Amino acid sequence: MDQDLQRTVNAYRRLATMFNRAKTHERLTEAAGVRLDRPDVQILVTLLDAGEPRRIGMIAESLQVESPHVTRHVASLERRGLVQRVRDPDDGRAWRIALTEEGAEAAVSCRRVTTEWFEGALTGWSPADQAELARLLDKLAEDMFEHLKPQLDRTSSAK
Amino acid sequence: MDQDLQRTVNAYRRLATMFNRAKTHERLTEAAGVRLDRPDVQILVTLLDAGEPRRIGMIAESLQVESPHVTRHVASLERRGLVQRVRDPDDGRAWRIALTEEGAEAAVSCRRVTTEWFEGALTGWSPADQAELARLLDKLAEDMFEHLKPQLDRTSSAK
DNA sequence: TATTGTTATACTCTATAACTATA
DNA sequence: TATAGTTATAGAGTATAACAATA
Repeated sequence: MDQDLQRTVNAYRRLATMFNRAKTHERLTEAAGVRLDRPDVQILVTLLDAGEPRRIGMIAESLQVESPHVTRHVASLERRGLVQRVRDPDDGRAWRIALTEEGAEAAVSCRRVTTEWFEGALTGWSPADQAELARLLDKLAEDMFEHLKPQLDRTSSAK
Repeated sequence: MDQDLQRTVNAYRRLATMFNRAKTHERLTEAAGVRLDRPDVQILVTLLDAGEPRRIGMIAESLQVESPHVTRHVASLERRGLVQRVRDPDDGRAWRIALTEEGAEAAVSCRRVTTEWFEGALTGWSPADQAELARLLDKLAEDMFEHLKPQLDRTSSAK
């Protein structure tokens, strides 16, 4: 069959297996010096990447989970002072979730640890290969999203 | 900072988010024509990739989960006739888990769907880029494993 | 005594359904 | 009436602890 294709799929699977481990998440939070569960980290990093306050629904869409899940974790993060909620001035039903200073610090730490893991793995790679990886993985994510999109839409609209 | 590095990390995160969705798994099993939960699929495909019967412990290690988890799912797969257990001739404590014909068919279907998704996303890519992606992703998986390994060992031995 | 696996249990993650409030 | 979010509940996924059996 297609050798390259099979190699790509297998490589992806191996990466996913490594990163999905509970132990890996423990390692991440330990290195980052935070006590956060996985959804907490995802939410904080999403807000950090966005660079501005986000609504619950937008966060859920980014993470591709249902909104009650986000509601619960945001409530917990709020109690711990890592995010704060502000009424959306344009829509009284909606809130914006904003990182507090402490929340932003935690998010930065977590994001940095992940980045450092990749950096560590890529040590010794030629700059050309590093650039190629970035280009191709970015393209793959983009094209995979487009390819899977019709399916995603179909399941959503089937609700 | 390092533009390429950040792009790589973000692209990986987007891919992981897509594939971790429950809906994506539903789509996979529907397309494959099987009724299997996620761990079931992982176990069957692992056995298929291995090409020969495997012990519970080896499966757990491949998937990087704890063995009771594998025990439970293998028991269920066995009841459904997708795998069968054979005493390991070399070690009376151990079993080998083998795919039945039906189990192998299910595994092939599931693996094919995933492969087709990648194939679909890569449609329109030049053969050179496809080969480069395979080479670089494979190398990334390998190097990431080596990089994270000391940490993995540390947590394992800390048991 | 060390290793392989199982049973029992509990926790984490996430979905669905029913509801509230604002538009 | 449609939309944004919450509350309540349940189910999947996986870990830990205690145990059994064989080496």
